[in-house]
Amino acid sequence: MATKRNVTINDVADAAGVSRATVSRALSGYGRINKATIDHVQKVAESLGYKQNALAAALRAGKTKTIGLVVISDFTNAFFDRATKAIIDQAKDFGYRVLISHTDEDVEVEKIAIETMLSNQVDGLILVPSSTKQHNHLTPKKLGNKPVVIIDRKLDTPRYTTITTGDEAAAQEAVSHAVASGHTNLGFLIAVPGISGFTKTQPEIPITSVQERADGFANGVALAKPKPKSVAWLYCEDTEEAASAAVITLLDSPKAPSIIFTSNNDMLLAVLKVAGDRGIKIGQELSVISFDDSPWAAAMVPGITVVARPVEDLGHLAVTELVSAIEGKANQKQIVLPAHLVKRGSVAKLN
Amino acid sequence: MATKRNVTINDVADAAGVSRATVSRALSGYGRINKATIDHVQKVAESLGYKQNALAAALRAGKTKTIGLVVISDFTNAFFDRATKAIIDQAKDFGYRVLISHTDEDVEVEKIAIETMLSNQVDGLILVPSSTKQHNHLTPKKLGNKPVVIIDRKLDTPRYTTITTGDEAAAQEAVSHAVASGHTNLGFLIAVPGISGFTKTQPEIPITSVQERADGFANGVALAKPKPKSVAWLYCEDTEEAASAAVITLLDSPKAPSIIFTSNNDMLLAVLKVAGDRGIKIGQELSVISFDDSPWAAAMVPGITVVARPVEDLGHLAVTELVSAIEGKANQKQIVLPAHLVKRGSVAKLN
DNA sequence: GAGAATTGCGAGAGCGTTCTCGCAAACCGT
DNA sequence: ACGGTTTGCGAGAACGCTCTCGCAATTCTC
Repeated sequence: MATKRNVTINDVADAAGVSRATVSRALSGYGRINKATIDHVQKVAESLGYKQNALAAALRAGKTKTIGLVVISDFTNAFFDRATKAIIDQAKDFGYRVLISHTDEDVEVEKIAIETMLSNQVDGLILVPSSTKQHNHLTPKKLGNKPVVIIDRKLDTPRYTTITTGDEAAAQEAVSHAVASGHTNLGFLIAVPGISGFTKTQPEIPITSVQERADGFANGVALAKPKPKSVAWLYCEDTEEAASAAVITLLDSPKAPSIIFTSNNDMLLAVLKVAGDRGIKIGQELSVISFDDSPWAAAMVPGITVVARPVEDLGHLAVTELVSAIEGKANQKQIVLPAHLVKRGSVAKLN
Repeated sequence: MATKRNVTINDVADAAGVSRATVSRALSGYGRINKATIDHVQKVAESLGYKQNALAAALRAGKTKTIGLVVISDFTNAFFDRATKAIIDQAKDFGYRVLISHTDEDVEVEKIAIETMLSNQVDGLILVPSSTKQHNHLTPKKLGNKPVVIIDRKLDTPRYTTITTGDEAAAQEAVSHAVASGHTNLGFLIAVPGISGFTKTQPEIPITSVQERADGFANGVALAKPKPKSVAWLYCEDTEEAASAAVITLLDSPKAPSIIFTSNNDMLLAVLKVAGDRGIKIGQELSVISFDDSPWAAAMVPGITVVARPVEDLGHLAVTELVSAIEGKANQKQIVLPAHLVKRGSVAKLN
């Protein structure tokens, strides 16, 4: 193996005939130092193949130039893949690295993830809290008094800068669109973490974004004219099996909906799959509107009508706010970015 | 801001009335130490809210328990999202963290990403090299003599443990399946990084996995009986515009293919989109087979026939090999995991 | 019960940096 | 030419931790 010791700043100092301090100044470029010395040291460092030890630097300086990102879901999710990418890219522009952890919607995992981040001395945190209610582990003290930005959902006690999307309005718009297209039998399939199977009565929803979508749907129904003939609500565990079962229940009910609104793409996929199995044509015999756009939703035939959220903007903004909180002082704020409906062929025109 | 100093090991030592060394022993559990002392120290540490500074610990110990993952594409990609997740999860099982960087297939970015990783003292690296030929920056020396595992594609000089999937055989199988289904006019749409637009003659392919897919397709054609009436090859820049243009060219050629094989899902989406625009029915008027499975490909109607690669296995194996290289010594090896064809409705039966 | 082995813990060095401080040399103005 | 300012650099402490070493106290052995 013979892993030779790494080249340190001392080696460079010796080789260049200057002190450690001078090497540090030359390479990090901060104090008073002669231009010629900088060039010389850089040349020597280069030739020795010196690479700064970021750990030591961060330990001494008390800054890691790193932000921690704790999301609930992995990159398999059509929202978090884009958000993560946007955050990483934006952070890079500010000279920051990103430490990523996903919690699978588990508060305990989240707790550990955050502790690991803090142990690694991140300068700030971007969080998607797994529960909006249960967050004793999210006190400023437990977060090391570090700057924090919450995205995608709100805590019930707003303590940190929070950036969300206007899901309620968009959900309402989705219902309006369906009603305007002549749909009168509506079905709603809402994924709710923490429940098992599915239920017709609204359970406690631990996530504001989902709650907002449900509220928006409800608003849309309330304002609809003509009044819908039937409205079916199903609250469902976020698994393939539960979702399929829920869709089947929905389709087999006496008043089967002509359109199903799904609160996320997992639910949408279940609808597509069951419809496919039964030979039900989407956009003709059954309509569907989902949340979060993706290349697949756009490329399908028919294209899926979705609520598109400004995911990249949200990611960029989160980093911008966090970095300014880390570096200068930014005021705490609550930001809501508008989401909008992208109309495609998955909603049949019945009138 | 008043960010109070963090609680350090010294604070715990003082509060517990023992030495720093004892606290370290108690919490990290390594030397000779009394059980009662451990309990006492743990209690004190807990009550002070002490959290180890991972930076300092890693600096001193010379190990970070971190592996660096440098992939070409972000999580928007149906392969890398799953691979990344598998790697993170498996690493966690081994007690390792993962530092992630994506290079957008740019060698310079890759170089910087690796340097950052090394600067952060990762214990080992998992790489998806952006170019199979051009890798002067991937010498053992430049990689800090750290253990390295290459995944998804091979370097032309195999220096490191490499894990790939058997794309060539699977591509061949895909062609066989199409031919057996009665297809005689075949179209191939191969995404090649680094070219612009698209071309009919095979350009240099800087990535072995793509080359293998092309080779496998060619093998399939060579072995096909009856002999295909027409075979069209198109090598295409990996962008939406180029892909759409390529698909249009393919469909408008005198001998339009009845089936298009795409080397990745970006190309597939272009096929779907153009077909959708023209009202061409997939699985009936036009067939398609792509690489890499995804929930979307499975849920579409018809389902897309794909070459499914064992992405999770690949990720898990990569971590396992890397960790054993880091900890004990594992021999360098070349591993090929089998890929297989998942037959769905996107291939019309013409006979 | 005397020597040997074991156990528990503290002292202190060191990991590779950054950064304050102070001092000498160079530069300035009159 | 001489006091004052500026410039360039080195000495050395510090960041928070781990880990070797050595010593005292305890336990073992016959």
